Amino acid sequence: MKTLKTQKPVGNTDLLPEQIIVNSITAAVSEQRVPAGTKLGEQMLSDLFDCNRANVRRALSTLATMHVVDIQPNRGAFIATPSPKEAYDVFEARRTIERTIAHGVIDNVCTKDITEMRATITAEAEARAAGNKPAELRLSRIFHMHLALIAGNQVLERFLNELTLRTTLIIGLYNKVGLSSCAGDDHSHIVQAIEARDEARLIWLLEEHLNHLEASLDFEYSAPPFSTLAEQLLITPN
Amino acid sequence: MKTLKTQKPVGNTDLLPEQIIVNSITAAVSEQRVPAGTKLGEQMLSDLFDCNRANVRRALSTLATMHVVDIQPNRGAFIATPSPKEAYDVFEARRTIERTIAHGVIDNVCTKDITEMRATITAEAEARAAGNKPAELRLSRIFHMHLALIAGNQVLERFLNELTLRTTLIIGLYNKVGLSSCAGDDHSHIVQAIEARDEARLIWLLEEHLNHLEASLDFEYSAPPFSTLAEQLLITPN
DNA sequence: AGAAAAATTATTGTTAACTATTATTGTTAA
DNA sequence: TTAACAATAATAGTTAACAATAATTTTTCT
Repeated sequence: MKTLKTQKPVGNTDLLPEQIIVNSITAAVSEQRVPAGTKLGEQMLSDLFDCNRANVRRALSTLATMHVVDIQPNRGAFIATPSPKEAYDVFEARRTIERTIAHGVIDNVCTKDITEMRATITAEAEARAAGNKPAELRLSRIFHMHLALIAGNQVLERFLNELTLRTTLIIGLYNKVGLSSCAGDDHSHIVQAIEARDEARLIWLLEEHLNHLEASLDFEYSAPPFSTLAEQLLITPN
Repeated sequence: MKTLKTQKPVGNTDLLPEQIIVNSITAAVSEQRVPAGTKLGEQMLSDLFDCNRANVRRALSTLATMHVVDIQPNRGAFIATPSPKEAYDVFEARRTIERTIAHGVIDNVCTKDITEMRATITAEAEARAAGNKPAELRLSRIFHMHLALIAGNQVLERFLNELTLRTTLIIGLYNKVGLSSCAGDDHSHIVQAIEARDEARLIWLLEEHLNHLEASLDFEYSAPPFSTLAEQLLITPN
């Protein structure tokens, strides 16, 4: 007589606290709400996200293996501060990976993708017009990650995810000019090349895109100011 | 009167337990001493490495973000079992990355590197002749990682480190033929191309190398047997 | 007053006990 | 005998207290 089975949902769908923390910090980094070098105290994070320190530490450990945060023994975790050499390596890795992604995009792109990318570009332009830098940065990153999604290689997608985050940190550190995201209609040109199935041009556009970004860096320039961390993290428009 | 300062070494040089565990498991995976799907119990690991479970969990978390280990909530950690799709993605990513590494190798290689690579190849041949499969696998992986080291891009080096580990898992899963590492004198040809500074040929050789490996996979074939885990892990010839 | 030293505070690292979930074993009924 | 159920054991997940280290403040001495 199977009367009272507690009927509890077997698959726990809501995110684990660790994932929430990782997402919040990566979102904050990707929108430059939190600058390189920021201290990420464990107590502070466990208060902020209302969980115990074990979850916080797992999240920080995950971010550390992504090289987005830097854990110093007995000192704590800090948002990573990429060196010029690291910056160079990151850009070279991006050029490498986005080339293959471009190939995959040409193979797999469908009309729905193009529609969505255009929507992203429009939103990005609006954000730029409104002077909403975080939104602009977020949308720019979404655009690039969308390419990886279309290409369908989950390994390269994950690598690019890490690299775009680190790129944002690098730009925040070494780009004194406000130009933190990409030039105005670069993304439009990219979509045009995709629509024309012009792989060579797509590869060239992506490479130029990255070259321009890299050329705009100034390694003499030092890191910008701070504000309070709780603020930066809790503005979560994802 | 600064008489009795306890004179304790300031820089703790010996590895953290977490690092020891990660190294042991990656070494075991890279030598196919531990097959895909193996359960990695926390209690077992903390007994084996004589540390508390917190360190074990950090290590497993690190390995999970590398996709070498698969953590299933409330069930535990297991050596990853790459799917055919994952295998495809890993090989494509390797072709992508090793192409750029090849370029960097041509730029940066010095005579000492070539001497060392030849030594590795010799040792590899000896291991093969002696039927020492783990040593052969380890040396083959060292050869490929040496290329990344020469190229000097630490981002790509880290990516390749992960990808070679996953490649070993894939081969262990889907390659019924004993041929688990690379064909006999592939590595010799590679060194010859490097010595000749022939970048095009080097790229071609590396790509063929990976293509052959990938072509030898049989996704109908299922995973091989087991032995006791403690044994597999404690044979640490690094 | 300024600098060094000492004491205090805060933060990270470790440990162990406790809870919840899953796996296993044993039992019972068809 | 087998299949479902129940009881037990094992294991992962959580929590809080404690220890060790680093940062800060206060005190003391020149």
